[in-house]
Amino acid sequence: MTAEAGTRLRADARRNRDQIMAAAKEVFAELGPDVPMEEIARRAGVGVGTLYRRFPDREALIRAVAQENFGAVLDDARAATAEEPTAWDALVRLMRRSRDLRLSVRLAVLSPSAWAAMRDDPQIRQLRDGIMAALDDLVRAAQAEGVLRDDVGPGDVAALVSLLLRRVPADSDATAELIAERALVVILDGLRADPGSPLPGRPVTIRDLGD
Amino acid sequence: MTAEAGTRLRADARRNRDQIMAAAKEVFAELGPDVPMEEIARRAGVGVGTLYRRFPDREALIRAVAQENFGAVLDDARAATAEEPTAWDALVRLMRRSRDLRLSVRLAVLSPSAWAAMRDDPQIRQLRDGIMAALDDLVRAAQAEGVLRDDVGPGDVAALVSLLLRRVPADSDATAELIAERALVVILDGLRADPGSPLPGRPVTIRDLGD
Amino acid sequence: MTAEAGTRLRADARRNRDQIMAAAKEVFAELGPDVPMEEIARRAGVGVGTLYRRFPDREALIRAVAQENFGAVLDDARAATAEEPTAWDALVRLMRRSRDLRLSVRLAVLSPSAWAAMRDDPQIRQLRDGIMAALDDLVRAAQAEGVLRDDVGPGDVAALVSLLLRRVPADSDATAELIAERALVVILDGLRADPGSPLPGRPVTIRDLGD
Amino acid sequence: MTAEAGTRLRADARRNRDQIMAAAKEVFAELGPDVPMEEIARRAGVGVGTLYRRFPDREALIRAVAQENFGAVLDDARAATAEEPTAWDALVRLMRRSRDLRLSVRLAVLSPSAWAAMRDDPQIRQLRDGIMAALDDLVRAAQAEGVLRDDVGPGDVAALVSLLLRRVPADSDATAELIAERALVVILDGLRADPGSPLPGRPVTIRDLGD
DNA sequence: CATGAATGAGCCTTCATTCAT
DNA sequence: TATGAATGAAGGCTCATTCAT
Repeated sequence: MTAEAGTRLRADARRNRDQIMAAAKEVFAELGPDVPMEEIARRAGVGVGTLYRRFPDREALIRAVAQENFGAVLDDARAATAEEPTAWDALVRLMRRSRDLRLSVRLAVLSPSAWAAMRDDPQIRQLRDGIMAALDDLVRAAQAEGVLRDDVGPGDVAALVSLLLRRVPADSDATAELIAERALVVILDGLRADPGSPLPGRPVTIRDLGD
Repeated sequence: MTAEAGTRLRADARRNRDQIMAAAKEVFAELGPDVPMEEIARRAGVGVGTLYRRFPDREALIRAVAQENFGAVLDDARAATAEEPTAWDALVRLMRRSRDLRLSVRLAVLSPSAWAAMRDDPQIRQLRDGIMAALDDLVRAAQAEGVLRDDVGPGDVAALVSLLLRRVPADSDATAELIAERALVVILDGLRADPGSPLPGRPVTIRDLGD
Repeated sequence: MTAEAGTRLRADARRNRDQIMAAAKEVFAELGPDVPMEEIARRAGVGVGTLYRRFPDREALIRAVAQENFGAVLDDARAATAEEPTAWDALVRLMRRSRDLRLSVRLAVLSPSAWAAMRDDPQIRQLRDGIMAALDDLVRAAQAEGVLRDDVGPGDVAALVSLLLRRVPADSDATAELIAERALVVILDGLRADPGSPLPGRPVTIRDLGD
Repeated sequence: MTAEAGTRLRADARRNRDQIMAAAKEVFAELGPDVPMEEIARRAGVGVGTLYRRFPDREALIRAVAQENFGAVLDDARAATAEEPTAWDALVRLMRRSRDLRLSVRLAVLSPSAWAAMRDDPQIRQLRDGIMAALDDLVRAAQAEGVLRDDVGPGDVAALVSLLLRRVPADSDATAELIAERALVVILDGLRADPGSPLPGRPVTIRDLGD
């Protein structure tokens, strides 16, 4: 468990909160981060008032969703590191399983204001830092294992992951899944290429990613 | 030359129109497709009324911008095919040079309504079809040349291109450029991998991309 | 009781709704159906938002007002039929008391769009049909009584009523009242004329009034 | 001839002006006095600029139309007085022939601002006064002839005329014509009624009509 | 002088947020 | 505490009027 509101809530309040979060994820993914708050409330089966009692404003809601997603990814990164036999395998699992992060990334891409909200949240920064650190370790280790090409840096990998998180155009969800998976494999082949084509510049670090 | 308003405009009207388009591209890229029309007008140095005289509503403006971008990409795709020595080279150039398409893709990704507007515009569909046809040819030819791996389809390549169009996180535009270029090279290595890892499913066709 | 929103409203919401309706009637009569919504809201002592919560757009408000008015007229037509000793008396009372309809007629006369809104509302059509049916009965009965001249049809009477609903030019409301009443009496004399001058064409039916 | 712009205009300017007036009458009658100026210009086959050169603003255009109409009515009133054998016949002709006035009346009814514009135009006041004077004479004379009932005043007649000018509801223009004509005959019978029912109050004078 | 482009004020409508019930 | 009503600021769009071509 990584990110959650600390204070105990009464059972029904808790349930409301969860319903709101679930509705928000759904709706943000579907309609973007500018959906009317009332729409979120409706899907959660509560009144707007209740929503606002739980989350003082739209930003707070977005932050909460992002926290949950980043937390899940971090948990997964750690689990992968611990459970997979090789760093390369863990890296692959991480890239494949970052599914949850998709929503947050989409939020960020979708609206500058959502992005700002996330960037300025210390909790999220911390989660992000944790993820990046884990990625950093995995990259080094995978290179030491001799599988991952030496000329890429953790920043390169992070960037590729972030690309993979984007929604791809497709005629159905199943096709989208297929396309994403195939793209991942191509990219993994590229990351394994040895000797690959010379990469321009220098390995990209986490710092280069900014924010 | 591929897409433009046919009717002659008075010199000043023409100039205004161009300024509006330029401002729109800028602003859409910067703030998303929901920016106040007034902001676009201001940057173009005209009144809202002028903007609305030229483009009856936001959708029309978005469509116009998308048309220009898709048109530029199609032109480039044809030029690449004609000018590059090999199909593979042309493909690489196309992937690298689709810069202009970025904006449109971003527009599309950014808002469902913008996407709908583009999808329903016959002119844009036609441009898209042209681009896809060119891509299709290049993929086949590059495979015939023995450089591009045989197990990818044009849809796979199109999907990878569309990923590359997304903005990558970076601490500066220069870094973003670097990251994007390095990611491209990694992906190209992946596309050249022979024998690469087995790709799941079947080659993705243009049709699979939907719309 | 003839036309009203069924759903229960909170006491304050109910009050607001009523105030809005009252303000709308006043303002429509005074300034026409194109008055700024804000003006209506102000007179009702509420914010525009409240107005729009209750009536999704101007048309809805116009329809609501029209429904109330037509409903009142229908109620009155039935009451007159039931309470007056003769059909002629009931007819006279109806012509005199259609006061409430005035506003709706004015709305309709004032703007094509308002008219369209009313014409397309099934509830209003039904009320109108009811009024017309009542009028039809009264005309026949009054002719059977031998008071109303035989060569007029219900459509003729309806048309005369509709003329009487218009605002007459006058230097004060009291004078307007006087003028309208005197005009009514003159018209009633004309309707009683026996033998009157030959009327051109044929008796006008309700159907001839169209819509 | 009674009302017209005095200054000589160049032939083409004259033609433009006439086209604009014709278009305005048409459009005002059809769409009301709030039609976009551009619509009027289009129907007149000129640019807005030309329209505004001829009529400084909407009000001026409305006034011009009203002047023409009132002028025509006054001409007709005088002609009727001169040509018809009896005052009663002249009165009937006037009531029937006021067709042209319809538009102006409709304008006035349609919008408070249009009404104000007309009321404040000295030329229009003068025309109106002329018409009223003629009506006054005819009423007196017709009463002297013993045809028109004695208890009505010229104001009563004017009011009845003004009612007849309104558009009646009908399913076609032909029916509207029929209905209007029949209503006129009924009213004329009412005006001839002798002894009619007692009219309330006192005869209405021209002064009572206000403005 | 005619034209139609440009301007900007004004009204419509939506929705984030607050607050009475 | 949950609800949903009320508010008002903000953005879309239209059109009267002005002005450059």
